[in-house]
Amino acid sequence: MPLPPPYDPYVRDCPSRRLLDRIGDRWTVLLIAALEGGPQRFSQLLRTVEGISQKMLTQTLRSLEADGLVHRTVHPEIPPRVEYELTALGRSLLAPLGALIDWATEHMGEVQSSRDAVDAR
Amino acid sequence: MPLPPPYDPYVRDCPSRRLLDRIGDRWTVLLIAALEGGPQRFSQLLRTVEGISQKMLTQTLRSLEADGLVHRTVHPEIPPRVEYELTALGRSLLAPLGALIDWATEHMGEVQSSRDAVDAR
DNA sequence: CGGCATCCGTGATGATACTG
DNA sequence: CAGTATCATCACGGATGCCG
Repeated sequence: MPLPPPYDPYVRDCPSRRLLDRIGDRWTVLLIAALEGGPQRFSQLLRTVEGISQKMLTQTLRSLEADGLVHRTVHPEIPPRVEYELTALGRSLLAPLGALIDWATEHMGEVQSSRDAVDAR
Repeated sequence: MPLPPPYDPYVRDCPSRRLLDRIGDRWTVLLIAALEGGPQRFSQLLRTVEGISQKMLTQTLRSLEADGLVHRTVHPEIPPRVEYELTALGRSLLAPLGALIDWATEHMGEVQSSRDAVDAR
């Protein structure tokens, strides 16, 4: 008697569900994109990622670090310097994320039009 | 004097940011995945998408409808029958979403391991 | 410079009950 | 069957102040 496949995409606890729990917040994806070009310092990221607060930057970076997507390097200098860069795992996420970004760039206009038409009523 | 490109991925209001605002919630992606196979009735979706409440199902479907990603068909019968299916636009989102789901299926184990190692401390 | 601690408002989500 | 309405909760994220 066949059991349902363990990771049907629409089931609560599948990997894709968990991934979206992680990257679905306000800043994670923006941060990954900002790190695409190479290592960045904390203060650089604070300026680059428009609108993020210090608190959320710290929190999001810690979370990405815990997930193994970002590596944190502390340079024991004065003043302190801390650099963040994507790990190999983090970089491997850039491709599928890019596919999504491309879709958004191409189609969000249609989505917006549809939404505007509804709002007009 | 060159202005910054209007849609740098890490900027607050780029299309990809807005897309993630939409699909980043708890249910949207699961619902799109559940609709991949074809039209589904409300009560079917309620059973298929494990753990979703009636309220969130309604709300998420309405939102997807407003975005032009899902079409809603009411069959004037008794008892009432309502079917939901992906629009062409909605189906076009399946590919990039699939890429993300594939990444998750392949790599969420590593992410989980990394996270477990951190939690252990 | 690169954080952490605290307080707090708001929106997203869930549970429950009712309806055409 | 396919919703709507109401209430309760809780995590997300912003603001502010302090520290090594």
